[in-house]
Amino acid sequence: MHDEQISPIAAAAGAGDPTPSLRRCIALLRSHSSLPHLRQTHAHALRTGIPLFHPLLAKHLIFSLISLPSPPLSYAELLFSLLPNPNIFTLNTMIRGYAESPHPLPALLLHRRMNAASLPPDSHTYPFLLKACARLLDLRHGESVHSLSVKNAHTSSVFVQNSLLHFYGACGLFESAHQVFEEMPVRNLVTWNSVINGFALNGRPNEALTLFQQVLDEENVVKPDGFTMVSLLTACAELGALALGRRVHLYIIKSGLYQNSHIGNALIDLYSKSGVAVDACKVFDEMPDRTVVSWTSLIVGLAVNGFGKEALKFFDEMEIGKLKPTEITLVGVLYACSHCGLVDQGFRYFNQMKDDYGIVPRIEHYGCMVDLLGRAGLVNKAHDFILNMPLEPNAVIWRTLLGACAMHKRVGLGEVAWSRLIKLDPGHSGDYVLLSNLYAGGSRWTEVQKLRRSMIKGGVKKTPGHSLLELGNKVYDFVMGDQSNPETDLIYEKLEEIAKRLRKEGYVARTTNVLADIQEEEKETALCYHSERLAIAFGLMKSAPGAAIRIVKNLRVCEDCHLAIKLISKVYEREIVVRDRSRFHHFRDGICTCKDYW
DNA sequence: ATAGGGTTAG
Repeated sequence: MHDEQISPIAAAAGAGDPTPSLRRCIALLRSHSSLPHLRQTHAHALRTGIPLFHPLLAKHLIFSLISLPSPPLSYAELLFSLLPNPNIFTLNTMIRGYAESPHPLPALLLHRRMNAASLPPDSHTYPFLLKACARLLDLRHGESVHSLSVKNAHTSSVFVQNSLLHFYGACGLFESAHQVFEEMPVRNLVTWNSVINGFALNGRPNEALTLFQQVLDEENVVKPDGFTMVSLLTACAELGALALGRRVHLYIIKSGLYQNSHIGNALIDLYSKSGVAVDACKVFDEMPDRTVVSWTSLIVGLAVNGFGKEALKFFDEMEIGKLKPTEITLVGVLYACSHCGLVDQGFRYFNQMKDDYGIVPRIEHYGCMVDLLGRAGLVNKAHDFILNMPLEPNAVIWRTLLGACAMHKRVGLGEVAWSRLIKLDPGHSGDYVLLSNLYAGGSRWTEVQKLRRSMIKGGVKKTPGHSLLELGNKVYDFVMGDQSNPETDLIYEKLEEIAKRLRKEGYVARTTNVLADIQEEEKETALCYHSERLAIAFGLMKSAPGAAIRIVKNLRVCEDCHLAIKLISKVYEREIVVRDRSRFHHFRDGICTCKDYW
């Protein structure tokens, strides 16, 4: 139909029937995959007398250009603008080009122009448009594309449905994604992967894993692949769901997918984020194809688990293997130095990174250096470093300094950092908590009260702390003061018992940090009900004696809980692994691997 | 011609 539309122009250009030379040019355009070749063919076509914007030539040339690995958009745009009546094929090609480019917005503008010209999309248009919407996180436009596809009765295509699924997942509307999924009569592998990934990306790992069980039930229809595995492993890693992750790992081995390097990287990440660095190393050793990402994941993983020196050893080995580190690798390296107090070595890496690896330090690297100095107690040096850095310090930089001040009880400098933070990122509840702890640590109760009032007045709400605990096949979520667990009464009884036994060991609650819990008035009770305590109590009740207890917490562990957990590990003879917001704590026999420094 | 993936300072 659209070819008919353009045929008058084609006829005017002398191309009602492609001439043999035009046909040869088109064949050449279709077979070549490099820009110079395409340019050459284009020039050749013009030399043999084919008009500059011959529609057939333009259509194939634009298609070939957009299909190049990094498409020369301006060249395609020029040709496109010369076409008086672009057909739907060429429009789709241009929309695809924009949708896949670093700046997808023009794809949506082109869609608006099509709307204005009452040119309806065909079933191929929607996936490109939805891809652009997904990448731009443009929910409104995406939803309008959805209703348009319904209106034009184009939703029966699996491609359109999968694109909708992916779009909703990418924009965080996993429920809408799931609804599209539920209504699909035919589902292929991409369908399953998109819906699983939609849940995995949006912090719903339990749903992702449930869906995986469903695919396995339908194994004869759809067989999960590497993409599925990476999504699942990512979901498990986020939860610290080690047992579930191990089951996925078994499936990977059984199904012969273990050679896939992306899966290997995801496994390294899973074991690192679950606090089993040994297994992360084992996966790394057994990987047939290690990429920079594999090395980087392992280095970061070792560093967060407190094995900074081992992390640096791997970095040296990587250099010997002539593998070029990325900027992320260097973040890992500096992170390792900072968590192990290796100040001088950290500075050596930092000062050499441009010369040795051609990597110009980014704000993240400067952040590591502030952390490195701050953790080591050199808070004034950290402040000087911030004042002299060539990049504009952001909120994270000042927050790092504030954290160091809280750690080393430096009220004056902490207030300097705070004054920057309320301008750069007002209303960040974590900053209030840090400053409050700093004041409380110095017994500055008036300031604490003032801060508390301004927090209430400004409507700043503390992020509720919650802890995850994996038992059997399930991951349990505990929130402070939570009563939703059917065994709440038993948990609270257990907490009583724990409190009694700890007191016998000479435990006294440290209530200085409790002021963070703005609404809670009874300090000591509040401490006992911190989410990690609930999770540990439940873990002690439900797991076999001597079994390790693993907790993942969304915030940092408070000083009092840290002390209590150390004692619990001793009294109950349990290894307790807590993944903090920023690092790992491995408690065993009354000691923590962070050396009380976090 | 049409859909999907991993590592990043606090």
